[in-house]
Amino acid sequence: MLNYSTSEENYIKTIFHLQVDNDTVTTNALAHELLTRPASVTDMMKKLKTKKLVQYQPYKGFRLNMEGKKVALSIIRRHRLWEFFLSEKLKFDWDEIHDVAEELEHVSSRKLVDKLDEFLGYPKFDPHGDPIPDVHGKMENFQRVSLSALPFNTLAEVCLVSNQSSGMLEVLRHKNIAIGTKLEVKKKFGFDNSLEIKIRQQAPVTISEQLAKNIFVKYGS
Amino acid sequence: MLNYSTSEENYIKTIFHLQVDNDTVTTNALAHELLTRPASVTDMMKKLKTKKLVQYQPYKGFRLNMEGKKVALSIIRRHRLWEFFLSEKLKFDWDEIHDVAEELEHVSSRKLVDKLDEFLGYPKFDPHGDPIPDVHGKMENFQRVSLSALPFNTLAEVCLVSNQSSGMLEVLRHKNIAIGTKLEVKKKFGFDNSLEIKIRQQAPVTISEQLAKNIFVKYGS
DNA sequence: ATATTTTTTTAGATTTGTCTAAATTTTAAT
DNA sequence: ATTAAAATTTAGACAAATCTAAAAAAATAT
Repeated sequence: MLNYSTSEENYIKTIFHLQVDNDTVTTNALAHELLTRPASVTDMMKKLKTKKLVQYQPYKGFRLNMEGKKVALSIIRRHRLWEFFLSEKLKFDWDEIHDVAEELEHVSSRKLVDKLDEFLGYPKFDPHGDPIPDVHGKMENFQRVSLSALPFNTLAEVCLVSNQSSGMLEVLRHKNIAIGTKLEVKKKFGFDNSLEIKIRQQAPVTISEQLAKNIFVKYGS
Repeated sequence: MLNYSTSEENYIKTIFHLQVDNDTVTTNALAHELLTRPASVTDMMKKLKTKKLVQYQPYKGFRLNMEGKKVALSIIRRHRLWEFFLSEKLKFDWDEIHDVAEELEHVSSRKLVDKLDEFLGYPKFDPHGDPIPDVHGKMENFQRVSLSALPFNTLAEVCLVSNQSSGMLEVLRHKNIAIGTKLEVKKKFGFDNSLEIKIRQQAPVTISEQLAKNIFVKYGS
């Protein structure tokens, strides 16, 4: 895999994110996302086309080809590994990690990234719950977040409980929640951040913020 | 402190290194060091002068002013902290860390650097034995390396013994070496990498490679 | 002290990535 | 099916960082 400039990498990564389900990406959408001008996007698309990373016909939009996706995944891998590092090792707050990772992701040493991955213990999800691509670009195709970060009315499945104390297990049993339980969050009570959740064919139950933070669920395509 | 481009930072850092003892740095010397052309150096010096980081009179060479030195120290701080991280945490070999650190040093988030410093335990020397500037730009003014990395005929003082086993202490006592002992390395026997060392007013003694690697000395202005 | 060599600077060009304004193509509306 | 609006591309310009070749200044040698 060749090396690409920071600017090229930002375009590639952003096309990847916009191109969910292989939709064609438009010039305006990309310009808007990158806080730049449509004319600049056109210029860059010509370049990425000659570098054989995108399919592009003037006026017809563009999409990453196989090689482009491979490059995108390696950038996303770097970004999410650095996010994990910043959060887990350097104790950054969630809302501070993105911008720093945005810079670190462009340091392209392959060996650095793979050794960082090893050092971190080959994490599968970053602190936002997004899956981290492995060395080969493979990753889980769902999000994993704590129940307190799950969007409303989104069906999700319990996959992890981070606090294994007997008190925790007791309340889980009482609420009828176990690994594999499918549920969705219906409502949040701002007063104490407790959540009303709905398990299929059961009456809604309320869960404390503390409990919600320790239950991890997976969702998404 | 403002932000500077990668290129500007490389110039600033290199001037700092060339400018030992406040010597004036010449255009050719800097061009040679940065693998660039004298004309490019002149261009950049004009820029750094308008940014008030260097003193510069055409044809008269240049040197960093106070602000320039402050910036240089912060770049060197980042570089050496990353070198320490790469070596200590990611287990890179000594000869692989420089180039990667050269890239990482340009990620300029102040918070990142300070949290990294904390995570690493506020190390005072990088893996090459060079001192790491602290948050305020202060650092030790000597090198600290293992005896096996000490240049020949350089007076140095033992300041640390990394292996505290009784066997180690026994051989040290036998060779008359303790914290504070002043010595220099005279010769290296390539066959087994043993070293001949000279302690003042004593006959030379020979030290095994293994022992030398565990004795750390400080030297330099 | 003058000539020669070396160093440094200037002038003008190049590359990358960006921009604005105008032209072109596509899409939507009547 | 035209026309109007929106999206996209082209043309030409600019800033940063670099380069080569030529000019100017400083250092050195005779």
